[in-house]
Parts: sequence; C-alpha cells; structure tokens
Amino acid sequence: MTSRKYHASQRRDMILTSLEQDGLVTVPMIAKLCNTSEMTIRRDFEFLEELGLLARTHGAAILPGSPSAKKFDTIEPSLDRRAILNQRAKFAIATLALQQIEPNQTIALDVGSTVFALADRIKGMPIRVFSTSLPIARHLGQAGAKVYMPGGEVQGSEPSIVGVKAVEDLRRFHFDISFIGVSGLAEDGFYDYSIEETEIKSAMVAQSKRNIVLMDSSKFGRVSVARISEFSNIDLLITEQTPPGPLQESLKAAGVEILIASSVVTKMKKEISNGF
Amino acid sequence: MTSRKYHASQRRDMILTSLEQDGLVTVPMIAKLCNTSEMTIRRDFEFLEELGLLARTHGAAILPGSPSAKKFDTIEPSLDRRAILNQRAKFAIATLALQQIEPNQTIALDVGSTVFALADRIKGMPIRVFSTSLPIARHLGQAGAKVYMPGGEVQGSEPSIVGVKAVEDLRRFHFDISFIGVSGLAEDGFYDYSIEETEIKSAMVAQSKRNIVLMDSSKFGRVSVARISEFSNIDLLITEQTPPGPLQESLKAAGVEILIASSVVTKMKKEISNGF
DNA sequence: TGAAAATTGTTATATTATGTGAATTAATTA
DNA sequence: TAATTAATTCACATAATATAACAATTTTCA
Repeated sequence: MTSRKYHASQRRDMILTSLEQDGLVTVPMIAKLCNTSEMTIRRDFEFLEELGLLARTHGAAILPGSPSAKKFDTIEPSLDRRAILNQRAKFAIATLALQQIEPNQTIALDVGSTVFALADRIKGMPIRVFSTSLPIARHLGQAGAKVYMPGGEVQGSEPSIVGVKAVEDLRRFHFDISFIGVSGLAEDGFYDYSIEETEIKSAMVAQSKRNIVLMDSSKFGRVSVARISEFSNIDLLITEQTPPGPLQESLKAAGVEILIASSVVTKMKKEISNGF
Repeated sequence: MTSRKYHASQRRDMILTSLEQDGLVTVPMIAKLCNTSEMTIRRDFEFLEELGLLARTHGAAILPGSPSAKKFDTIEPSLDRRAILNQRAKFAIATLALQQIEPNQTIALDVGSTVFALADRIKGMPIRVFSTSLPIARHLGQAGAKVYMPGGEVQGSEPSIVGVKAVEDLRRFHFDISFIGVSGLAEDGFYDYSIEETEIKSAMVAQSKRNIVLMDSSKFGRVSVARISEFSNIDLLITEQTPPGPLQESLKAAGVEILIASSVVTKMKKEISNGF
C-alpha cells in the first residue's frame, strides 16, 4: 500500500495536470490521489485560483474562462480557449519575465497569449505600459495601470492595432523593455504570421533598450510568413523547454540569453502579496 | 448502467455543445442526457441566459441573437452585467440606429453598452468605423470590419481611449454620423460621468455631420458630473420610452428629433422564438 | 536543539445546489 | 373564447459542499 505524502507544489502540479487532462477536477478525487484531506485540497484550489490557474465552482475546479467559471458580475471578458491551453507554461514564462521588470520602468507589451499572461501578472505594479493589444490594454486599464496605445487600424486576425499610423505613433515612444510574442523561431530569426504585425513588432524592438521574446516550446523550428527581427536585436528569450541544439547554438552565437521556466507551482503567493 | 452525475460546469458545457450542434435544445432532452432533474436544467438555462450564451423560449433554448451559428471558440467575451440587463431595450434602440446608416459611410462609435449593441448589429455592413471603445473595436475588428482607433491613454473606469492625444487624433477625422452613448439627460443637455470621456465625446460631436445619441430611459432626468453637449449639436435621440414632458419640450425646442424604439422588441422576440 | 511559523487535519457551522410537488403561466385546440 | 395541456416558476426539504476556528503536526531557522 503506497501512502506517501506529497509536498504542496507536487499536489498543485497534480491538480493542474488532472485539470488539463480532464477539464474538471473534484475535491474528493484529488484528495484520494494525493492521500490527504479534502480541506488541504480546498486550500490548494484557493491558492491556484488566486493565481488565475483554475476556477472554483461548488464541488469542483475547472479551467478558468469556461462559462461556469464566470460569476455574475464579471466585468472582464475571459480569454479564449487558446489562452487557456498550456496556461501553466505561459504562467511560468510570465513569472520569469516579471522578474526582469523594475519599478517605474516603461515597458512595451506586444500581442499574444503568453504576453497576456505577463500582463496579468503585472497588475498592481508601479510601471507604465504601452501596448498594441486590445485585450492587454483593457485588462491592465481596468486594473488601474497607466496604459497607452497607439492610434491605427484594428486588424482582423488579432485584436490589435496595426498600420502606418501605429508605427508612426510608436516611434515617438522609448521603452526600457519590450516583451515580444512570436509565432516561430528558426535559425535565422524570429517569425510571425502577419506582415502587419511584423512591422509593429520591428518598430517596437527598435524603440527599446532591451528586448525580450516570450514563446512556448511549440514554436521551435517553425517558420512563418515574415521575419520580425534577427537574433542580434534580441537580448533574452524566455521559454519553458530547452530549444533543440542547432537553434540554441545560433541564439548563443548571436548573444541571445536564454531562460527556461520550470512549470512547478511553488509558493509565489508571498511574492505576489508582498510584491512591490 | 451509466448513471453518473455531472457537475454544473459539465452540464453547462453539454448544453452549449448540444446547442451549437443542433441550434436548439429542450429541457427534457438535456435532463435525460445529464441524468438529472428538469428543474436543475432550467436553472442552468437561466444561468447561461444571464451570460448571454443562450436565449430561452417556451419549451426550448436557442442561440442568442443572430441565427448564424457561432463557434464556441470564437465567442466574444460576454458583455458585462449592465449590458445584459435591459438587453432587449438596447437591441431595439440599436435596430433603429442601424437604419440611420447608409452604405460606405464613415461612422464614429462612442463607448457604452447601447453603442456596443449597435456595433454588434453593424457587423458585415460595408462601412468604415472609428471608435474609442476597446470592446467595440475588438468586436468589429474580429468580424472583419475596417476599424480605426485614436492613440491615447486607457482610462480605468471604462475600457476606452481618452486623453489629449486621443482628442488630437480625433480632430483629424471627419465622420458622416457619430453615435454617442450618454449617462444622463437633463433640460440643459446630455451628461456623462467622467470628464475625460466627455472631452472625447465633445470632440467626436464636433467632427461629425450628424450626431445621434443612444440612451435607454433609465437615464432620463439624471445629471452627472460633466455636460457633453448642448442639445443644439445633437440631431437625433433614439431611446425606448417617451421622455417626460419637460425634457421632451426642451429637446424639441432645440430641434432634436426623437425616435422611440419599442414595438420592435416584441416583433424581434417572436422572430427568435419561431426559430428565425 | 528549541521556539516560531507555516502547514495540515478535525470538527462544527454556514452556504449552495438539487429535487419534489403544488401553483402559475403560456401555448394549443375545440 | 374557454378548456386543455404542457412548460415554467415557486417554495420548501434535503443533500452536498464550503468555511471558519482551533488542535495537531511538520517545517524553518536562529
């Protein structure tokens, strides 16, 4: 009879793994699985809910953003399905990214679900944010942050501002750091689907002292329509798995630092509540 | 014998999935499927209706709003509670507003849930839209419309662009019609909560050939912080109930036309319940 | 090591979800 | 239009789950 006990971080990982697999976990289920009391699991649920990694309902926990997760007076729109998938990886990446920011900096946030995860974690920090992403601007604006947007056109594929005017507006800003989301990484640089988006990203990179790319490992080796930037303009890549050898060498040769985010959920509650 | 019980969130997922698939679901259908009582399913329907994810009729539940089957993935963030409340009135107002627009015009859309209702109905029309509202821009952008936004700051209270830069950008545009949402109507003009918003609205009005105010009757006689505009700048007011005598006279004296949208509501409801 | 802090388990209490049958409302048919 | 039937709401009982307070345990760190 195996009746070993797990540590909090292990339990929480088990919870998230089950959740990702089944879409729903119940308290008694996990309590048995972890060989612990229901109360403990409830407290784990509470913890993970505060981080936005799950949503509690009566009798179970579900993926955040599902219809039932919405309380009646939800003001914020939920993220779409794509953002929910792989959220643990995104959360881990965002956590590392957060540590790159210092109080009172001006940062630029690009579009995409990983960058959104960062925006979510930024809430409450004393910084100024510039973003072309409508969801990010809305989310942070609602949270009381100082958010600026460029003028321009709203493109179909992504809810974001693009176009000549946007690039022009962008050129009048200067950022301490910009966080770029990309859809592909090949040996000659970072890639994105749409040409319009690429123009914006390039301009953003040009206006920043420091450029950080956020991407999850699913994009390794993928080449899309347009190249955003050569490696030489990027200072740091944050991802959650080590890139394949050749890619890694190209990156290192160009002086791009790489940070790997481990997805174990440990006690970062403290970090958050004390946080700045 | 499979007689397992499902959790609320699972049932609601099943309801939405069936709805998506068949376009219509009945209470007994789902009750059997979920192995639960009809009362519970009714309560689920009620819950989902409040989120705007389905519409109830006698004997069944159907897709809300437009008949075109929306994929669940692409379902837009549900509107906030305020938007859901009084949705029928807003729908009726939006329907009348829609008739004021002609193809290939350039129109400006202000913020607020009533204006959002209009934006939703505009989808697919060959027009150019300018908006300061993040939800509206996102909604229409996703639907493939040509949407422009000014640059500026995202204010806390409303998800919209405000500030000096926004007003400046706005002044470079000219609109055929602008649709303004307001939070108060008194005998000396239209009012709004926030001074920042008011500045934007005033600028919008100044750049338009024709100005139309959309408001529901709950705002009659209410005075807020700042006055947007005198009546003389407004051409048309669309609402769903006749304003009280004094207000009506002031409006008419200033040459503001008034349209009441009420009969449309019942007609629309029938249309929906008959299954389009 | 020992004291303080954090985590976990237990119990009693409160809250929420569900099921039932009667009362009400809406649709249907003669 | 009245009578009939089906669907819905309402009010209450019951079961399931969550919370809060406190005791027991483990971990941390001086």
